[in-house]
Amino acid sequence: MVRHLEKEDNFGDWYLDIVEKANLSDKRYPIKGMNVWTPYGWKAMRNIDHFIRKELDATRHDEVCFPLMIPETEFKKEKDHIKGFDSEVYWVTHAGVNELDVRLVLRPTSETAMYPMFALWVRSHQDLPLKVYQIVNTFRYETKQTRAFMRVREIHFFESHTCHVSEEDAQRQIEEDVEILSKIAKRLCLPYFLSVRTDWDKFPGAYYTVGIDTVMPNGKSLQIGSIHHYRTNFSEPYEITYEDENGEHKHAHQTTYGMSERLLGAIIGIHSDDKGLIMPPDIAPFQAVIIPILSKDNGPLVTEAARALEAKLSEYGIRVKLDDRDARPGSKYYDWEIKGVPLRLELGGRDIENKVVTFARRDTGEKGTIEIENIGQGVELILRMISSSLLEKAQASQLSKLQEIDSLDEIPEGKVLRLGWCGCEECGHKFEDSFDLKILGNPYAKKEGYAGKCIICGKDTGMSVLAARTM
RNA sequence: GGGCCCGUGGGGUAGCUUGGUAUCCUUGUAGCUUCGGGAGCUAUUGACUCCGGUUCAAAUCCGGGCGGGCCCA
Repeated sequence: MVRHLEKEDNFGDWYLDIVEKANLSDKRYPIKGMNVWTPYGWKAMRNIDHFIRKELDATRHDEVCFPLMIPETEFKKEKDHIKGFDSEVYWVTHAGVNELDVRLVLRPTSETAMYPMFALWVRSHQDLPLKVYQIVNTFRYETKQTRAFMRVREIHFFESHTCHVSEEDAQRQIEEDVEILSKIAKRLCLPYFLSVRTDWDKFPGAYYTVGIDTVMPNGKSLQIGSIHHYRTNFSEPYEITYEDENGEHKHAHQTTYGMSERLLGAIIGIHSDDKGLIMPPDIAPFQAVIIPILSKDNGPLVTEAARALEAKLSEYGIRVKLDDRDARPGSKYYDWEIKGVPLRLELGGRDIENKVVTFARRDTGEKGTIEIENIGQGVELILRMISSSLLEKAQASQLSKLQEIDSLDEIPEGKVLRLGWCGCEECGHKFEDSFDLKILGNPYAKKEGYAGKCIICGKDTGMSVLAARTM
C-alpha cells in the first residue's frame, strides 16, 4: 500500500511529495533550486505557455528572444534596478582562461538586455506602441529554501515589455494586461487578486507595481505574476526616445508584465486532494486516459477496441493516452489519479457489448457511461464541466480565506486580511514586523470606498490593504 | 557573513556510539499467472558522495573537498 501525506496536515511536505510522485520535476540535479523538467511537467508547462502565447499574439504582441547574458555596463544604468538585484544575480567573470574586462550577468529579468536595443528600434511615434514578449529562463540566486516551481534559481519565465507615447497609453496597456490575465487564469482554473504594491515592495525601478497573488490551501499567499508601470524611469537612462508629430523628441513610457512557472506551482497547490494532483483539463498533459479491462477470452478484442477509441479521440482533438501496460486496472487507476488526469475511460467486455465507455471524473469521482458513437463530444463536454467546476471550487475557497479585520487583537491564522492603513511607511513596517505578515497592497481597481482607521496608528483612512503570510 | 546538522541501490531506510558478511520496504527487469480499485509466485539488476589519513581491516574513527538542509545576521 502506497500512502502519501495529507494535504491539510502539512501543506509543505504534501506539496513536495506530490511533485515527486506525479513526476513533474526531478530535483536531484546537483544545483540547489535548479531542477530538471520531466516530460510530464514540461508538457503541462508548455500547455500553460500555449495560452500565454495565444493571448499575447491576439493583442498584437510580438514574440522575441534576447540573449541570456547582459554586460555589467548595461545592467548598471538604472540605479534602483541594480540595487534591487545586486545580491541575487549570477556573474560570469571568466571566458576560457581569461578574466573578462566587462563582467556579464545572467538575466534575472530582461529590462537591461532589451532596452539598449529598444533605443535603436524606437525612433518615431509611428514605431509605437512597441509590444514584445519572450518566454525564457531567468536566473536569481535565491538564498532562502527553494521549492519546485515556487522558489527556484532558474526560472521559466514569461515577460512582455512595451513602449508607449504617453503615460496614459502605458496605463491602457496595463488594463489590457489585466484583461489578458483574466483569460489565461480562466484556462488554468486559477483564482487570483490584484494589489498595488507598497512603495518599498515595488519592482526596482518601477513607478508602480501591480502584484498578482493567489492563496494556497494553508492560507499563505503566493505571488504568481506582476505588472509594472515604469513611466520614463528606464527610457531616460537607456535613452529610448521618439520623435512626435511636431518633431519633438520625447522619452517613451514603458510597462512590463511577468509570470513564471509559479503558475504551475499554484495549480498543483490549489487543484489537488489527498489522492494526488488534479490537472485542469486545458493544461493537462493527458486529458483522458484509457484503461482497457481485459479478461481471459477477450484480450485481443478489447485491445483493438481501445486502440480504435484512442485514435477516434485523438482525431477529435483530445489529448488521450492509452495505458496498455501489463498491469492490473486498479494499479493503473492509482497511478493516473496521482498524476491528476481529469478523465478516466474504462473499456471492457461489458462496455463493448453495450457500445459505451465507462468514465470516472478525477475531481468528483463521479462515474457513468458515454456512448461510443458520440465519444468525442461526450468527452469534451465532461472536460468542460470539470474545468468550470474546478474554477468555481477554487474561487469559493479563495473567498473563504479572505477576512476583514479592524483590530490587532483578533488576527486569524491562515487568512488573507483586509485592513485599514494610513499609508505611512512607519506604520506599514511596524505592522509587517510585529505580525510576520506582508502587506500585499491596495486592492487594484477596487471601486467601493473604504472608511476605517489605520490598524496601527488609528488615524481615519480611506485606504485598505491586503496582508498575508507568504509562501 | 557567522553557527549547526546531514550524505548508504531509482525512492524511503537499518547498520555508525563499540571498525570485520550492508537490513527491510518500495521501484526496475524477466517468466508464469491474473485483469471492472494498489493480486500472487519464481528468478533477477541495483548503493556506502569524493580524496587523503589511522588500522591487519573503514559505511563506521580523523582531516579536507563536493553536494544538500536548517538557524542567526
